[in-house]
Amino acid sequence: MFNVGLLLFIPYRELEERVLAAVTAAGFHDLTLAQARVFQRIAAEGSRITDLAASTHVTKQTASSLVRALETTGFVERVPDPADARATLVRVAERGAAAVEVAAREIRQIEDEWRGRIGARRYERLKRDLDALSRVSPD
Amino acid sequence: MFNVGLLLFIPYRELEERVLAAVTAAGFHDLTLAQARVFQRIAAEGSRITDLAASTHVTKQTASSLVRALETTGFVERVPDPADARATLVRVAERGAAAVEVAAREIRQIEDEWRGRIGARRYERLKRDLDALSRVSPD
DNA sequence: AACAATAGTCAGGTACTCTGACTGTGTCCA
DNA sequence: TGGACACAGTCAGAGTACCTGACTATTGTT
Repeated sequence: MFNVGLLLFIPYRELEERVLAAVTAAGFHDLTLAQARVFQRIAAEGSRITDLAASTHVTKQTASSLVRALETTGFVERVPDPADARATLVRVAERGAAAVEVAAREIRQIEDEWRGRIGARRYERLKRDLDALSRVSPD
Repeated sequence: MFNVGLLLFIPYRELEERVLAAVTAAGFHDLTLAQARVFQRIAAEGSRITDLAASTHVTKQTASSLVRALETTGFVERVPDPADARATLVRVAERGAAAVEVAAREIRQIEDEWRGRIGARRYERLKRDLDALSRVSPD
């Protein structure tokens, strides 16, 4: 059996690649993996650049430039944060929401496969345990 | 609870970063994350560039350049593959083995923490289930 | 009002990764 | 057995991702 790192990485990478492939196949050709990683962390109310940077483990500068790219291609929009004039809120735009739907559908598909592989009960337990391991750093 | 992708990614990323930090702290300052990802896939008997490329999801060219960097810094060595004159076997060199030890120690530490978090029995079950999910693509 | 902290951007540089083109070696079969 | 094709790996060139350092504007704190 592989080491834990690989055990986590292999299914993660498979999911990530399949989701991006599905999104691309649906006509969203201008979304890169790095952009998608930032994109998926945008909260429903909108997120600040700084928070996106922290949760994706990149610098503010990198997050900022990825968000700019996402804005140019219409996946997100920026609005000034009403609570803080220094900050900008990044929100999912219309085109982004359409891409989210495609991604969600593919994820459901993959989860169904995974449930089939190890059984629904064990799959839910797996997610619960992973959640417990994730809780250290509040991403 | 996060989506499955993030549930896999968050602990994975934590482990990866902590291990690299430990290795760096042990004096191996010239190892990058991308290099480490290739490095950890080298089999005991040695691995071919092409196989390393496939298992890390990068092109042969990328794998080749990462291996060259690892060779320059003394982590790996290349030997001609006795079975195929076209191929080179990449093997862990002395310095690489020392880094592996540091990494393994840190991984044990992290696994102990994780066992403490969800219990040893559930942790082993988690790894078994992840292994089952990884088995699709024989990495 | 002065000072430190925070949100974000600009600039410059390195690392990573890709596509395309190429050399040399192995394999297969007509 | 000789030629076509497949495969291992490298070279060259280009784009993306990501970083450090320096800066502006705003906020909070004393």
